[in-house]
Amino acid sequence: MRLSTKGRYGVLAMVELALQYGDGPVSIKEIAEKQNFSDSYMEQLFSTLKNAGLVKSLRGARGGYILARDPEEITVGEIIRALEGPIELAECIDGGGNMTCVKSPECVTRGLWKDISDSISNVIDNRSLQDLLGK
Amino acid sequence: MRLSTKGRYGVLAMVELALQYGDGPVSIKEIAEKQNFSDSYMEQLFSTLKNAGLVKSLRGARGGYILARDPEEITVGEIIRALEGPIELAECIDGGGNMTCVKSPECVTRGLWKDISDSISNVIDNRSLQDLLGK
DNA sequence: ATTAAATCCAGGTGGAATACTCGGAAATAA
DNA sequence: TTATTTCCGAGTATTCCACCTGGATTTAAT
Repeated sequence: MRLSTKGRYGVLAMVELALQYGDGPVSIKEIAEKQNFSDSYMEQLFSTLKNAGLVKSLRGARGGYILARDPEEITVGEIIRALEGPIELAECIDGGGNMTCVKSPECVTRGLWKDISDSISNVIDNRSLQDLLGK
Repeated sequence: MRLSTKGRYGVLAMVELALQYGDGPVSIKEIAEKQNFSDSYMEQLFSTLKNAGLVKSLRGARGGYILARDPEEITVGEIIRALEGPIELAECIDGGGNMTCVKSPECVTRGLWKDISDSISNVIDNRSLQDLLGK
C-alpha cells in the first residue's frame, strides 16, 4: 500500500515553496532540479495544485509559483487530496459506489475501512507545511 | 488512495471462514458464490493466505479451507499485509529504498509517512476477525 | 475402481493506471 | 526583441491489476 509519486513529489515540492515563502516566485525548473524530478511532470502536478487553489502562478520570465496561503494555513491533507483524490480505502463508504457492495448495510468491513480512512485523515489534516519545516 | 481488491476480497473471504469456524472446511466455490467473486482469483488469494499461515487447506472432495487460528487470534492487519505487502506509504522509511531519497536524513516528509503508516497499523493490528463479526 | 469435487501450480492476458514525454501557444521581464 | 517562464492538450512506454487457462494431484463418495 503505497502513495503514488503524485502525492510524494507534490508534498516535497510544496515544502520547497514553503522554504522560499516571501521571496518571490519559484520556478518549476528550480524545484525539479533541487528534488531531481522531471520538470514536465512537475508542470502537471502544479497545474492540479493551482486548480485546487493551493498555489498561485506568475507567468513569463522570472515567473514561477508561490503558495496561495501561509505555510501554516496549508495542510498536507489538502495537497494529497488534490493530487491523489479522496481518501477512501473502499468505495462502499459514501453512496457513490457501484461495486459488489450492494449489501452495504450488512457489510461487516464497512466500518473498518472507514476507521482506517479516518485515522489517515486525522494525521494529514492536522499537519501543515509549517509543521513539516518546524519540527 | 485505495486498497486493491486483494485486501478487500481477502478480508471478506476470511470473515466468511470465521462465520463457519468449527463447521469443517469451506470451499473456494462456496465463498466465491456467496460474495460474488471470481473463484479462480480467490484461489490465488487463498494460496497467499496459506503461505502466510493464516489458513489451512484440506484437499480432495469435500475439502476446502479453515482458519489456522481462532477468529479472535487473527487480525485484519495480518490479512492485509499478507495480501498487499507492508504498509509503507513511501519507501524511504526503512533502508530498503533506492529512489531519489538518498537524502533520507534531512527529508522533512519522512516522519510524515511514518506517522501515517503507524496510524493505519494501529487500526488494523488491533482489530480481529472476531471484532468484525461481534460488533 | 471410478468418478466427482476440490486444492495446487505455472503461466498468460487484456485493460487500466502510472509516470512520464512532446510540441507548441501565450505571457512577461530584461 | 529575446529569453524565460507558465499553460495546455495530446501521446507513450511501462507497470500493475484483476483476472483466466489448463492442467496435475488429492480425496470422498459411489
